[in-house]
Amino acid sequence: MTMEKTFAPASIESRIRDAWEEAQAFRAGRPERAQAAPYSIVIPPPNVTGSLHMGHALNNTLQDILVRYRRMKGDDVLWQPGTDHAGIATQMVVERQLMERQEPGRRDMGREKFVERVWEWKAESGGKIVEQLKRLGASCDWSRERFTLDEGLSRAVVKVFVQLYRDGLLYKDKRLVNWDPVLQTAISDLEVVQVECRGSFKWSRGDETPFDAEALARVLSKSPNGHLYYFNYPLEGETYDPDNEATFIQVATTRPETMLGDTGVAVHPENDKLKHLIGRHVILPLVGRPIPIVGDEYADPEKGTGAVKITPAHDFNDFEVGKRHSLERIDVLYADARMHLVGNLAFNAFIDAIGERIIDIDELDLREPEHQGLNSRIEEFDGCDRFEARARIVTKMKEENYLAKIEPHIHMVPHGDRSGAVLEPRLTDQWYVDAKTLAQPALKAVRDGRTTFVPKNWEKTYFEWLENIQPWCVSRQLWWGHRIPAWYDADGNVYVEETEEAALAAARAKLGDGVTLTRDEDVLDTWFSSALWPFSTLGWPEKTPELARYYPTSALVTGFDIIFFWVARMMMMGLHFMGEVPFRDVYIHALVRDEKGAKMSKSKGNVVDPLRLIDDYGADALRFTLAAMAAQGRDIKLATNRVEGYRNFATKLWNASRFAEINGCRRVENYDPRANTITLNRWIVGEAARTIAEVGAAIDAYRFNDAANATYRFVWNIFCDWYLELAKPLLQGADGAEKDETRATVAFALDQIYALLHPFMPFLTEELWAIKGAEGPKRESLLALAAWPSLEGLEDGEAETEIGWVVDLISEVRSLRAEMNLTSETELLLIGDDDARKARATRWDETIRKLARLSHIGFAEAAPKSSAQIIVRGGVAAMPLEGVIDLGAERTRLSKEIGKLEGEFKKLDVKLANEGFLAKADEDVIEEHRERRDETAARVEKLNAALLRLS
RNA sequence: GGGCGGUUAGCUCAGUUGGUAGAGCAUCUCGUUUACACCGAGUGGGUCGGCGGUUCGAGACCGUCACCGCCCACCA
Repeated sequence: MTMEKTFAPASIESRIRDAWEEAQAFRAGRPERAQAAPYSIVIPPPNVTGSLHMGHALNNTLQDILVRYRRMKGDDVLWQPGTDHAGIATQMVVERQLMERQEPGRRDMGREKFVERVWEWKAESGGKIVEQLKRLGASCDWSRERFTLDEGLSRAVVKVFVQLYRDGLLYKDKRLVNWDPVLQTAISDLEVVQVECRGSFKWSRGDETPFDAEALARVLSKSPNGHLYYFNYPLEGETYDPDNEATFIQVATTRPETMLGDTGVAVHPENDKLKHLIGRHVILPLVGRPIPIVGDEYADPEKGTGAVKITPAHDFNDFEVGKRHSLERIDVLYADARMHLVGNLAFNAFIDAIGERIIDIDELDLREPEHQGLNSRIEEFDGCDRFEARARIVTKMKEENYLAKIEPHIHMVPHGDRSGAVLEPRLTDQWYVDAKTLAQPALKAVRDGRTTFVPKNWEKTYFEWLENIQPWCVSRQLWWGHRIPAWYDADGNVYVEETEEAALAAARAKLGDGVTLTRDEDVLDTWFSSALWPFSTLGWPEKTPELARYYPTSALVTGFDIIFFWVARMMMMGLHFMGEVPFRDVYIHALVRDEKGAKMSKSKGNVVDPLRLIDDYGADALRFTLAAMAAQGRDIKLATNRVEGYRNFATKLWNASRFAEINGCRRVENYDPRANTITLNRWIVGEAARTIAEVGAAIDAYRFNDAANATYRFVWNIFCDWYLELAKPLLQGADGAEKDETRATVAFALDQIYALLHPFMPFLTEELWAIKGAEGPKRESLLALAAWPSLEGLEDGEAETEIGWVVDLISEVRSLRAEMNLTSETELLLIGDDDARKARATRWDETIRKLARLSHIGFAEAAPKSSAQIIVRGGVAAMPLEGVIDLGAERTRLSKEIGKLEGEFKKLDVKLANEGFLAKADEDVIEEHRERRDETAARVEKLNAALLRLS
């Protein structure tokens, strides 16, 4: 079999993938590993309808490195794959599709039909991401693939919901939630992003400039923007006069449209300027209702005007203030972000009449004449968009003389992370998980070290969040997801059961046979099912053997952006339902950014497609790049020239393998590296031993970049650059025992390299493993299942002394030649060497001459006049230059080097004269300094001697 | 407002208990000696963001300032 001249990843990758699949190489619980230690990782499930992006590529490359490494170490490995139904994201995609194809929308279609439609979409595109992961080389046990909406996982979700409900850790509550008016659903705190907004409109009552209502409307139609609006609220019992401060109280707000729902004004109880007003009322402009001025510490005298309007139904803080003072809660906004006011009965509002008792406003008859009177004044706003309403209300306030000024104002406005819409705090019934209670064991587990974060500093972030955790809103007004297992009877009693039958039975037991139930319309937050992933994928609630064997999992590999969304919640659920942490280690990796460090995003157009890189450079090159750049705690700025560089690395190894083939370096049955007699061969085995230990230790410590770089260095800078070059004379020389040993060693070293590199470059190495397996002893398995190399105890100091000298000598001569601009072959004399050194030089004569381009290597007691001298590992070598080169250049070179060394010497000498250093530094450190100083001195001396001989 | 991270060669970044500042890419010079031009050999280039402190010794530890990035937060 002759190898192609260059390595073409595209032509082998799919073939290798098939080979792995056919051998079921990634199956967990292989019979021959029944006694082996289990090692398990659950994949962060990608969105089932998603596509592989650079973050996935990094995340899964790192997991694959761990998993392949452990598999080679002999562990019984499970890498559990699967996908997530991704409620909101997937539903949005399908809805957009319907719109693009001008088909009926979701609501017209109806729930059943729509959900069916999403399943169709899932069937159509659901296999894509898995296929892409396979292209990357992910060695998951694909036979165990799971989906969060699978029957089994859905059963786990229902079971957990019911159990939490019974444990009192999950409940329904009516409170303010973050409402996404575009998606028409509640979302959790985590799905809220704060966006800085600034406005540009400026007006003041005292100004000359007239109020331009159209300009304001124009500015406000372009969200986002931020202004502070100052309103005068007239005091009850006074005749309002905007020029007389005693007749009103001024408030500032960023959300003027909510003023219709104001039910109070708060001032700080110790605000000397305003506290005398506490207890009085203001007449709410436009609406005309009297509302109280209350004293509350929330009103910061330093902020705004010191008086703050209170809209309990539209602001989280105001909600709390309203509760403290029993203020009404009037909701003026409708779910679709259109204004609906008190006059319209189709709204969602209620009044907290006395203390805790909540009365639904529907119970009040707002058609009473008094209400009608109020409403008629403001119903002109009914049904208009909230931002339009903002402009119109401000304008109206101006017309009625209540507007004092408008200032541009920078502030943070909450937006939905998915829809990008400005959120509305809204009063609704939702299901909440008591996260605070569940968080306590999750905190303790990390504090106790049962789960460890790598890098450690993420633990602080984790603690910070869990310590301040709020109830987790888990219900979503969506259709794609796990429907909440709660049923209601006609009286509104709730039955939380695993099945409808059970709910019905419970209802009948309570109310008799005639009862009918309706199921809760909502589905659960996607992250609810994700939180169960480490045990639901293993078969829970059944007591499966997999659950017993692979839980807790060994490691979790994920990005820092989902520590809260996912990691913390898995910890909570895992500890509550399994009584044990879901994973031992959590490796947190960074973000992949573009070359300039910007976050990759579709809108910026700077997204690098990993599949494109795989097409262009091969999966191995991409994987190696990501691993080599994955230093802990650092974002990865991905430059394609790095990928190119590592593609070259793959080609380099390919060609080294080809060189071996050409030179007949076949693997030999029962080859024993310990039996090597040739120094060079002992040397490369020793270097391999060192590298293997280094790489293993680095992977164990999740130091992927160290592992990758150590491998790279060994393959290219040691094996290719030196070992193969030094071995050439042997390989291309006469047949015999030496040649045989060298050939066998080359083959052996290559096998070590393939194994060492396999976790990083699985395709290339598997292919080379197969090619090399075609001759010589039969391979026992695919490389993926082969043993991780171990050459413990084979480091060879003696060999290093000899080969290291050869390497240094050649390097020094080359350097000297380049500097002297010597193109022709020259002679080299080794000065004053003993017999052993001479013998060594003789042994390597041919090689050194060839690699350093020397015509002859001789020996002399002293360097001849007019020669350049170099110092190699304490010995001196001289290159006669008489008539060859301008001696001035050599003088300059020597002087420069002497200068450098003298500086170094001086520094060391001063340090060694320092009493403190001698007294306090470690003995071996001092010794090392002494050696270095003496060595430097010797070099200086020799170079000075050389300089003298030149003159 | 709180927290975290960053600032090291032209660029992108390593630098694990403090003890001789490194790599890749790019630059420049030389080289087609049959594994590889996706190559080989060599070269230049850094007061490790500023200041102060601890120490015999600081890129690393402490304090402080500056700039950059991210996360969290209810501030009218």
